[in-house]
Amino acid sequence: MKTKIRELRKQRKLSQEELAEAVGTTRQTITSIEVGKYTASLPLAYKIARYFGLTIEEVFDFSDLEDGLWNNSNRN
Amino acid sequence: MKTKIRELRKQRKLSQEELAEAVGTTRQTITSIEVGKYTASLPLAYKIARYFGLTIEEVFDFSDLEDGLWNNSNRN
DNA sequence: ATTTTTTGCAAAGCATGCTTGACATTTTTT
DNA sequence: AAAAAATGTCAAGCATGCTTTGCAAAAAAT
Repeated sequence: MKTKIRELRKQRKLSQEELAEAVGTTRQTITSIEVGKYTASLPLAYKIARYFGLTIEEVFDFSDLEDGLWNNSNRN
Repeated sequence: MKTKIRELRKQRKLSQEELAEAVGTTRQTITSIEVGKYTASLPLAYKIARYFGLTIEEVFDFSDLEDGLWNNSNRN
């Protein structure tokens, strides 16, 4: 999952540590998410987005999962 | 975590099973999320929201985690 | 150039999300 | 009323998210 976290963080000149504290998590968690090691949970994604004054969709890039969802083969 | 999933699902007269298939998960997962047994992952939350043509923030209610985030004590 | 801060990474362990299968109860259909 | 479909739940097990400690390398500050 791609994110704009690093970009937003640098714009505001925050360290990973500062962001982590602000959203109630650890530095390693922020690193892992920025680096794509794993995907944030919904609550954490929300806190991060909200911290930057943005929506989840504005911070996280979901283009990797938009497949096969909209081919209409599952509609009634 | 509260959600509007059941509400949206019933509006469109879908069963849990149908929604589950549409978003690539199982009936039990939908039940558990609707009933509040646990919180959806970010990817699943996205797929569900997108299925209904809404944003994550429109489907999931985060009012339970907006605490202590905006008291300015963590700003530079 | 040396020191300090920031970042990447790894392993162990715990917490949470999800699947599968199965059964009981409720709701809808006939 | 009887049959069928939909929902809630439980347990076991696997997958993923997160924390903690600790170390190494890169970047920023002095």
